[in-house]
Amino acid sequence: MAKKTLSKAYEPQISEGKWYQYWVDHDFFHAEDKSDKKPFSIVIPPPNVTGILHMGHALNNSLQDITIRAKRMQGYNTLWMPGTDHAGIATQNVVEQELAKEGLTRFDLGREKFVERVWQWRTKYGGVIINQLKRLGSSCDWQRERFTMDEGLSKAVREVFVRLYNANLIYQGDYIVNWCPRCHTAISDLEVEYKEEGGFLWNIRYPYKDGTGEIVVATTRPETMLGDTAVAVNPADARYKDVIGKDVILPLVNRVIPIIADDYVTMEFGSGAVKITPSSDPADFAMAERHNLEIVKIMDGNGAITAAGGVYEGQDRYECRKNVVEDLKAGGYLISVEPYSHNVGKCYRCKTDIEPLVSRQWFVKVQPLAKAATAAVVKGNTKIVPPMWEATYYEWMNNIRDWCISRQLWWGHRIPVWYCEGCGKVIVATHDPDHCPGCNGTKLRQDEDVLDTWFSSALWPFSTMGWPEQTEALKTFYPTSVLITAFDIIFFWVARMMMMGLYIMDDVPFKDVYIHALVRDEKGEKMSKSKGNSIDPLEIIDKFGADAFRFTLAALTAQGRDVRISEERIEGYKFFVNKIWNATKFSLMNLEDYAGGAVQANPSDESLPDRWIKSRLNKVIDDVTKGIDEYRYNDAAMSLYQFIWHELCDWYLELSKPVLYGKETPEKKLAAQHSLFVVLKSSLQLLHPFMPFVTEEIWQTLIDDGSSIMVSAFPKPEAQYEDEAAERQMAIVMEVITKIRNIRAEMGLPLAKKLKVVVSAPDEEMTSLIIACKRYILNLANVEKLAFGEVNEEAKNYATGVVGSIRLFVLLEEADVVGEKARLEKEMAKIDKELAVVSKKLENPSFMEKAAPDVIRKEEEKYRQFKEKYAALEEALKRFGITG
RNA sequence: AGGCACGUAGCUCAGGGGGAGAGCGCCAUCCUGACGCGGUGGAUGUCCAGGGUUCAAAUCCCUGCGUGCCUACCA
Repeated sequence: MAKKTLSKAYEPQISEGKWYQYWVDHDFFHAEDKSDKKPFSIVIPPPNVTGILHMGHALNNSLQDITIRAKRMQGYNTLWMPGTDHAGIATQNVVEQELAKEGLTRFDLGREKFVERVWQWRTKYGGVIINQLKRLGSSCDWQRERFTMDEGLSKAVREVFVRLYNANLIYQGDYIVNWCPRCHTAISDLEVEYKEEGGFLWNIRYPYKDGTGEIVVATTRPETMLGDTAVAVNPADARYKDVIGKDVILPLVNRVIPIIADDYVTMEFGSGAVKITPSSDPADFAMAERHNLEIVKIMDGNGAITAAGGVYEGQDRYECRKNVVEDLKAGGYLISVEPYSHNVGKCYRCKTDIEPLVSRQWFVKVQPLAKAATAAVVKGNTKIVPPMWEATYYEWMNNIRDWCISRQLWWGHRIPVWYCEGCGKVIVATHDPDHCPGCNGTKLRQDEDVLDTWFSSALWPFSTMGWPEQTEALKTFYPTSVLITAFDIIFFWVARMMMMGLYIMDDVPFKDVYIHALVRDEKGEKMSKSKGNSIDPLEIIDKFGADAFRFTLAALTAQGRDVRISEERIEGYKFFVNKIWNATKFSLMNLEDYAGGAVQANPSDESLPDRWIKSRLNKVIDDVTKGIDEYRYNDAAMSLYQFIWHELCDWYLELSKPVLYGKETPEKKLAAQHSLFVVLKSSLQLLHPFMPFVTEEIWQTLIDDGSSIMVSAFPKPEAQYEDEAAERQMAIVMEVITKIRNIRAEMGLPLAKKLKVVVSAPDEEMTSLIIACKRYILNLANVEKLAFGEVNEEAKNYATGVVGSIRLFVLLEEADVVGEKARLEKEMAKIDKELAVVSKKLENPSFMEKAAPDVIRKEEEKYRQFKEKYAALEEALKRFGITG
């Protein structure tokens, strides 16, 4: 190799942009629709166009990129499909706020102009999060980037709507829905967040019409009484047996309403009687359906009282509450008020109190779809990892309610339904009709509503690939290999993609679903801007580099757990990046005269460390490959960390220094260089999915043949590297070295002092191993003389160490009887404890009878070794005139 | 109210029926020709509590306590 060097330290700011551009320029991210390679595909959970990258995105996309980069290197035709969703409410809100600054509302612009304005906003700001994903290193196929409002995806939306409608799986009707009075739209059940709030429980008397008394009801929302159309009691409630069917007079309104019986009513709560407001409460609405009750709509889209509310008309719901309470009090109807804590639904977008409201909306009938989606997971066509989330998925699928898909917004996919003004016919079509197929009239009016954003997101796995066209991409990449996402959108997205994929494509959208953790701060709290505890991923990248950041996320992601992240932790992995950098720098210095893989070293020139490190490499390749395949990213990351830092750097490089410095034969040096090169190169490749930038930077210097690490072949375990004997022998040598270092430290011998050591090995095999590895012991334990034999029984100036059946005697400057005695006794006490545990087992007849034979053998071997070690230490102690 | 998860070294967490692990921190030590963003050595644990299953439990089961999350129409 020619003389090559790396700069003093790795500089992420310089490398990251450079190599990302290089990859893009070389089209490495691009997947071919047709290829001989096996396909591997992932669709990105599309972030909102309004979004900016947060920790959750960073984790999610790091894991996807690790998987996709590994698979790409493993020779798959890999597609990572990127894009964003149009985020109906959020985006509309953003643009409305922008307009507000100009003193305008969307109504001033009108629908068409407003939508145009949103598109302008999207063009200008919609790419922000995409660019942030690039900063992370995401290797998405950007040529295929999609947006849920794209022409193609919009076509898919219409097509699906029409199909579902024709299959009677979409219907329109007047039902109670969650209404956000601020966003002015219906939202789905999932988009309501419940928060416990302190409120009051008002107890109100409703007099019987016949004047014979009264019934008491309790409510947390007194204003809704304006819309009451019944009072309900439990049919089994003896207290009210006789009043069922009686009428009461609704106070303030003076409407006559019946007392009905329904199982829904809890006898134990309050008075056991409950007021029924079908227009303002989902449960009451359901009861109204059961009992054919009148529905009096008392609230409008602004949360204000309608004309049906009589004198309260026009009042805001909370203003009205105050007035109603006062009037009830004045009329003598209010019995009591007690503080009461209850759940209040909030709009997940703007946190405004949700108002359950009866209105005309579109719904998807989900039961039939959910059935298939459940079955697919039961059958294992889609595997959820970790399996614990299956329960959550089933639970929701089994209790699913129809999905309200219409939104009273302007930004989104307009519902493909037209009404003929002539004959009133409802036309549902994929293409805008120009005349009514019923009466031929041309006065058609399209439905004003748009679809829930999640409706288009649910189609993402196939709409992004060109459906409804039967594209090559679909044939190659659907179903996708895996969906990687966080648990908080299992219901919103995963479940709905399953339903739509199965219905439309007749196949699951993904073979695996990997559910990862949520990122929290050091204290375990969910990060949020309002709490001020959020860490900006871009700041982290600027500060520590994308590689350190990605590696941290991977290393902390244990399956199913939360990830608590702190800068301290990231810094630790930045040090790891630095370690890799310096190990390479060292390697380059010692590979100057090495011809790469061109010259094969003679196996007989390989040292024990050479054989050992390659055998270890094999294990790490296996760990990393399996770790990524099984979504145990943390195991893969930790295995690499341990191997590179503690085995490669701490041991192998140290052991190889003399050979590399030319202190042995050129043949042996070549063998060491070869091992070093192979292990370093493979390590970089294994690291690449986790740390794409630094590994490319190093590759370009180390390999320097115009190739890129990101499309190099991912390492596979090599049979010829497998060497159990080398691993076993190295373990002994390493332990001998560690033991001598340990004695040095414990006996307070200065590090600079070269030691004299006598080794007593029990047999030929051990003796020759120690002889063969003598130079390693001399170097790494700083020993100047290593002799074989025994020490004199009276010699009190030796410290004794035992490694397996090998005994080590370290010559002390002068007899340190006290220090050595203490040291030996401490170690013996430790062994004694172990020995007690083992012998207790071996003396237990039940154990000997019932335990597995290999366990018994193992325990016996343990016993033998402890005993041997103990005896050796005891003997050493005897030299000091004391017996253990 | 139900469901799920978690409780392991000072901190953050892996592991998971047969010898308690990592990173950080801590203590001591070393400026050895890649790295002080480094090297070497060390200390520390009733593996939440109680019961059960088992030859063997930190690990499996039950109960309790604590923590977090999800779901839910008791007004």
